[in-house]
Amino acid sequence: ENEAIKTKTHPAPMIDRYAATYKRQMDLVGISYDWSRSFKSSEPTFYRWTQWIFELLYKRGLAYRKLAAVNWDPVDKTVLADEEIIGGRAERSGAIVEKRYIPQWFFKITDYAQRLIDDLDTIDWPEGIKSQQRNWIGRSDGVQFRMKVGGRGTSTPKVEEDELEILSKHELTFDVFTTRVDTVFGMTFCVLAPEHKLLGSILKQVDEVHATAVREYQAAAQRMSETDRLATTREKTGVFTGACAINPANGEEVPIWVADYVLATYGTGAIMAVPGHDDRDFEFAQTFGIPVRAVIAPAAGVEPELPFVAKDGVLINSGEYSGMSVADAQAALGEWMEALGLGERKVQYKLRDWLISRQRYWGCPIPVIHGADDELQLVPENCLPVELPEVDDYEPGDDGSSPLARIPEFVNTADLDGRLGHRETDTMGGFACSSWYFLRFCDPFNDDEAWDQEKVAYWMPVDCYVGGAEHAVMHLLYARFWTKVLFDAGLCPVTEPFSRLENQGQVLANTPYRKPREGESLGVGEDGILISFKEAADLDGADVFYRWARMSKSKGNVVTPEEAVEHYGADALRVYELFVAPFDADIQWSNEGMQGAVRFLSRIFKLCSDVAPHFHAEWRDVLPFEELGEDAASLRRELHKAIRKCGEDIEKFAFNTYISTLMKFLNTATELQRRFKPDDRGMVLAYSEAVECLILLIAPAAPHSADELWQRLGREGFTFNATWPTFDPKLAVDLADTIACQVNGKLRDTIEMPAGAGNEELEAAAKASPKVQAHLEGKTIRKVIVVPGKLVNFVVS
RNA sequence: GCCCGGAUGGUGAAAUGGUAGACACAGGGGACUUAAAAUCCCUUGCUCGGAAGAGCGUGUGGGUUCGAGUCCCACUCUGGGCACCA
Repeated sequence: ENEAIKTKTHPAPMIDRYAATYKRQMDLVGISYDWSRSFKSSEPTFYRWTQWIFELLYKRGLAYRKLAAVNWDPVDKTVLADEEIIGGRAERSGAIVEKRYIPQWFFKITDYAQRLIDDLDTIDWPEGIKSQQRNWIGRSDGVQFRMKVGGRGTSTPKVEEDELEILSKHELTFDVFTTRVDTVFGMTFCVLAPEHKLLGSILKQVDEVHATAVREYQAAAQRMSETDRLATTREKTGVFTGACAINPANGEEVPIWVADYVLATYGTGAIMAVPGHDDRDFEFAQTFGIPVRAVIAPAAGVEPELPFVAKDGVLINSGEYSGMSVADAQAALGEWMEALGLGERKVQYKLRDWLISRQRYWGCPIPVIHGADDELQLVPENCLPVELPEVDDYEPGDDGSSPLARIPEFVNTADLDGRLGHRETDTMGGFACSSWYFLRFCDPFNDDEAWDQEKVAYWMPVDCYVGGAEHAVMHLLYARFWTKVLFDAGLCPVTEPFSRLENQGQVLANTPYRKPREGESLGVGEDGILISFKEAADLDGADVFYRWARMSKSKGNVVTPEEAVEHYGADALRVYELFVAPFDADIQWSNEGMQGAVRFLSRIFKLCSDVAPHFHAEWRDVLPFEELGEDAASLRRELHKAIRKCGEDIEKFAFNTYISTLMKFLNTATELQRRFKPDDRGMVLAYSEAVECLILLIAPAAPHSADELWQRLGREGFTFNATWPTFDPKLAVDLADTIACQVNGKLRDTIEMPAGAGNEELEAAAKASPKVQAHLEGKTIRKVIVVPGKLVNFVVS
């Protein structure tokens, strides 16, 4: 979209261009995608069904419109993402960013919060990703209770009594949510978020000095990002409203403050502040001279050091609750508040509803008509898709509306009653399309329905989903949410879309920067200026430094698959990428490493070429081999161990050790090859087996090479149609174990013992070692630890 | 700031609580060659030592254990995410 705006060209041809490049590159390295199922999510044949799912959500009460803030750049006249704002200013235009409230569409993902947490236990995903989702959803159990505004302020030393007004004319109340209701007797103030709805009413009832201060504070808070507001390192800011509220637990009056560390979007947008037992409240109280009161102690009779935030303790200074444990008091106070109708126990989630509206051109139109009486109407299913019209330019309107709003032919339409209505002009963010595309892959060209249920039942769930960890909490959560909704609607047989998840790393390239010259300014968070490799070569080395960075066109550090394949070959590129680092780690691109992969493949070619003239095609029929010499026998053992390890490693995505296993086997095979004699029947058979299996084992990594070698052995067809080798468990073991002999945990010797030797045998053999003896001399053996097949450790003193 | 990862030789890395550095890359030495490339062989964590050997060593500081790269606590640095990049 940004490129479309900049170059004033339609996004669709760009999509085709980029897609063609991806496809060409994947084909080039021999990746076996089933391209026959590919489709474009930007085509009406696809997004028609995205709209259909939107309507499903709407009918199920899971799509709604409400006023929500956007970041507004008054100079560029556009809506900004949080990341495009730095220090309250627009990254591009430098304008001070304003908050604007416009009606926007949301999906009610919060209705599914608990299920999204619970079902994480049923899927095979990296633990880190699961933790991120749990924390993002952020369940907390607590109590929500009502605070009455009123009374005279008595507990705020900075305010003169005559500045306060009595606020009991109309009863104003607000709710607070807390996970620590046990500390309620320690409340010495409360805080409303600057955006809190009640502030307008409160300000009407306080004097002008306080009201003005609050309004100024609200304006300042508008300009800050959420991340900045929550930074605990920042000095706490806030203003006293001039009003007080009543603590329902003890009837005390506490001052109401406004501070930006309380967010309108979480909980109720208001908190009870207990500085004695919360770090942020404590810091705030210190800054503004608010009293701090201890109500929890680590144990009865022990004075707590404030702030004391631990949850194991007992209540003090808490009326009839004093002496109770934190857990008991939480239950008792919750019950008491519920009984009196003051509040209720509640589960609160940090997760917010999913804002789907974009005031953008390049997205799936939201299939809604605003009727003549301004009521919301879904576009009837048989009128879908609402197609994206052609526009002249892709910039948003001056008022922040989508470019679609400028097209009367699109906007003006008959509503369901045949009167003049207008279409919704927001589009859906791209996460909508990616939340169900995996279902469409099951049945990509169905014109009658989004998918055929039988086909979805056949394919789903996705057995293994591979993607970057950066999708941990957004895409992966949205996709799970939609799958559950579709399951509830009886349209999808599974509740989780992706049974197993694997994260892949990225390829980083060494990228030159130079130090800034005097007076030169740098971007935020940067410490150097990106330069070209040519410039780096020309410059004095002292000014230049290199850094591993993601490959990107703008950095000029891209190594394309075309270049790599041109220089080293597709198989070498594949082997290198698999071998160089674990699958989920980032790769630092190196030409030397590529050379190593080339060498490895060449050595496989050499071994296979050497063996080919003697190749015994029917080696399998001669099994079990008789008359095996020692070399042939150990070759077979190494082979069968390698077959086992390769299979295990591929299963668990440990591709780097899969390749190294084959390298190791190749080393063994070439070493033993020195003693290869064509008339040694055992060796001929063992090498025939070894070479044929090696080709099949390397085939997933280097399919082009494997297929060629396969044919040189006289085998038919392609390796991907051949059967993966199986290992003989009796062969895939060592005859002898190397036993580590330790004295007090320090390695003193290693001894070879036949596999399966008993504990006494191992201990005796270890004790017999002269090197061990030297360290046992004059000492008393206190304990002997024997780990069969591994080690013997003498604990002496 | 908050949430989730990561840190091991000159480099990329390996290691169900049990011989740290597998497998590679780079380096050093050698063979082959008129020469170079390629290939092959030997060697390579650090310190002391001629060697045998000894000591040290997995970001830092503590702890658990017969034994810790691995588990626990506290930190440092670094990557990802933080809801309109997708």
